[in-house]
Amino acid sequence: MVVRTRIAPSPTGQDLHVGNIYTGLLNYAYAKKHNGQFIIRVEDTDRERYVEGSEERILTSLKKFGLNYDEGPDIGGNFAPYRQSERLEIYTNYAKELISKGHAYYCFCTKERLDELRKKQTENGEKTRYDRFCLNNVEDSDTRIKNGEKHVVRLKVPDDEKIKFNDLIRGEIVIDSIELDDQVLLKSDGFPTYHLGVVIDDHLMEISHIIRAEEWISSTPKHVLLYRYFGWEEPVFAHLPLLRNSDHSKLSKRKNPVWASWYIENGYLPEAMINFLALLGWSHPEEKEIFSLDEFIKFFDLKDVHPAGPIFDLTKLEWMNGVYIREVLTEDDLKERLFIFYRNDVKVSHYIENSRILNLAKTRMNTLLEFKNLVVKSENAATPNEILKQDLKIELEKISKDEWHANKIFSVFKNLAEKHKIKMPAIYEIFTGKKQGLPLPDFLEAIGRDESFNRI
RNA sequence: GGCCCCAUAGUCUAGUGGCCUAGGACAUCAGGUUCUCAUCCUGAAGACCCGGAUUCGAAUUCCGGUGGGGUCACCA
Repeated sequence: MVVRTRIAPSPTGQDLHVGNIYTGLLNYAYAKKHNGQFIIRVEDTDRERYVEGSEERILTSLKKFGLNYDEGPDIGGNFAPYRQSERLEIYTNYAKELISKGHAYYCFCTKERLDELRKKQTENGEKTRYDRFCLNNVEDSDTRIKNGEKHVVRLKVPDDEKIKFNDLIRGEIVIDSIELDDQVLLKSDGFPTYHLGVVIDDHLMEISHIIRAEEWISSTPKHVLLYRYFGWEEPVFAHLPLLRNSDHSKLSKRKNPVWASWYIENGYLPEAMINFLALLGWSHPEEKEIFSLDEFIKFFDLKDVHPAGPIFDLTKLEWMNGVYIREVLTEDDLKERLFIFYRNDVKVSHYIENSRILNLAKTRMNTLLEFKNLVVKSENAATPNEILKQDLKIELEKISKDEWHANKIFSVFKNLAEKHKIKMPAIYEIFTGKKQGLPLPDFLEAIGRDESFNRI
């Protein structure tokens, strides 16, 4: 069997969501492991929440994180179009097929009636669900539609049937159809709901494995029903654990940075992020913590995914990002990343070229963002001790340009510290505006005599 | 609340009946290296949700609780 996986983001947020990176990563890895294809389909069926530019940012971020897709809205593919808003006719036709088979029906109920119904059911302590008014009472639907009356198409869910499906991660899941409402499939604006769109497109695009988040488990029976009514073969389902906030609730932007761009802007490396995410719900057979995407693909299997929802905790990501900066990336790589990161910051760029500084800095930064703080003098420095400062100048001036070496500089500092009965950090502050940072004599040697004096 | 999913340290996890006096990593703490801060090295502390059952033996199987999460839209 050809393995084809997909993620189906909605352009309703400002960027790619970390949850999508996570799901995307596992979909990508699974497809690649089996020499299959990984596809992006944009599910832009909610025009109320549609965010302009979102799709473009999502696609860009996906590439930044190395999740290169084989088919998608911007690159096309054999199953185009990959944007649901461009496939409306397909959904309408299939909805009609369902109606003619008696598995779906038109509904003309207004939002007001539905709200009223729901309110009443809640008051009576009943399950809130559609009462099938239109199924039972409407006979002239064709003429009403011809007259331009607003309508939706609803799925006719069996009254009482245990619907089963197998989940690769969780085993068999059984849900009784009485738990299911007569789901709207086609909205009154002609757009499909998620449930209709996803089933039709996954089938038409020959998706073999549906790997998505756990939150979809309870609606999977609806999808199973649709596959059955269309007479299509079911794909393999695998529901991934949901990433959580530290209070264990579903990961949200209120409690965590969730946008891909945030991580890039804060100096996290995509490969570190990928490595970190890979370790959520899965572990390397040799208990390795640091490994590449290729290695992940080699060892990954959906069956090994731990079903419990992990807390998305930046602490470990920060450490891991530091490991990538100081151990995984080559010096040239790191330089390049820093140049890109600081491309608009002239104050920083010349420090990046200085290999000595770079090597001093990389042991004390976990993110690219921290580099600047290490090399650029802090603006809000405390007012230095003037006497010490003058003394420092006098002593340093005795060192010629040719002799400007760390050991010379250090001995000046040492003598000065003894004379003034102070500790190193006090001298530190004069040059950097901070009490701690890069080893000062080495740093001063690296930036040179002239700049060292400029900093005093 | 109904239904569904889940349950090893603060966090990510290993563990599929005896190798577990439960292993690794992050974080924490202590010590060492050191011109600050780090890096690095060494060490410490810290967990099988509870109760039954099965078994010679259970973190591991079963049942019941409890706890957490998800879902119940013309949102995905």
